[in-house]
Amino acid sequence: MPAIGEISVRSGVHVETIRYYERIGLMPKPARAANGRRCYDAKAAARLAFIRRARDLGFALADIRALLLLADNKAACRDAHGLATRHRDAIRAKITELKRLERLLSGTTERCARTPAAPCPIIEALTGNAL
Amino acid sequence: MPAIGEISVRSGVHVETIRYYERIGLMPKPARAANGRRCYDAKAAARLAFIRRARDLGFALADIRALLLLADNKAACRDAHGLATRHRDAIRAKITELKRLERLLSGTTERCARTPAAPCPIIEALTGNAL
DNA sequence: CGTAAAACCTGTAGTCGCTACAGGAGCAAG
DNA sequence: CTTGCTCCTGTAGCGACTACAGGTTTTACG
Repeated sequence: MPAIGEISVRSGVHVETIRYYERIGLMPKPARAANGRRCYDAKAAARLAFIRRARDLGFALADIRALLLLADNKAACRDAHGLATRHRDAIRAKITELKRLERLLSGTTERCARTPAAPCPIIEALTGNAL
Repeated sequence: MPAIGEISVRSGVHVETIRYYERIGLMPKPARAANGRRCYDAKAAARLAFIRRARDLGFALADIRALLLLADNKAACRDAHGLATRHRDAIRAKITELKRLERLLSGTTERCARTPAAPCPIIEALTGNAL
């Protein structure tokens, strides 16, 4: 039965994070060896891998909790689809917002590169003198 | 002398947030009226507006602290430029990462829409059966 | 066999940028 | 006079970890 360090390496989730997931009830309390150390079975390892993949996709832990419930449930595809779609839309919105920021920042830093002696255009922009 | 509510409305920064900025030393401690209420002068209002604009551009408070120091300092343009450029690059990296996520999520949700009866492709993808 | 490093344990506090509350005081308008 | 607004202080909560402190046990090496 693998210890916490082994499933940490296998899943790519830090040991402390696994313990954190247990504390908040996202991972079940594992069996313990005689010496008190955590022993994980295949089911727990699979659950952790699932969480890891969902985190990589940017799902919040609350969403992952819901997805894990759906995973045991047949015919929950509609719910999963809704969750994933909402998440995708949130990502799209964030991309749009960041692109806007990037444009603004690029404009300012570029002006700055062109006029190296004048009053700093970045500071000026933030001061509101010429936004 | 404007009270906290007024500069809150004028700057678009919540009252609690202004007090929070004061607590962490980002805003100076303002003068107080006889009744103990905060009174802000034009300089404080300008500083708050500066912070607000920098926050809108996604700068972290630590960066804003640095920018505010630079704002008083002539010939700090190079420093400001470096800070802004690093921030812009971080935003670009985040956009790239989010686009990758968006592609992955779009693929999965699309498969899900096409096969409404089969085992949910979203759950399958996260389970690792067919990533 | 001794010892030192590595892995494990629990529990708590810190990160960031707020936000929300508890519990109160003061002030203006109807 | 009472209602409702703004203001005050102080503290706790969010999300998702991360980093200790202070301990035990296991493993590896000489």
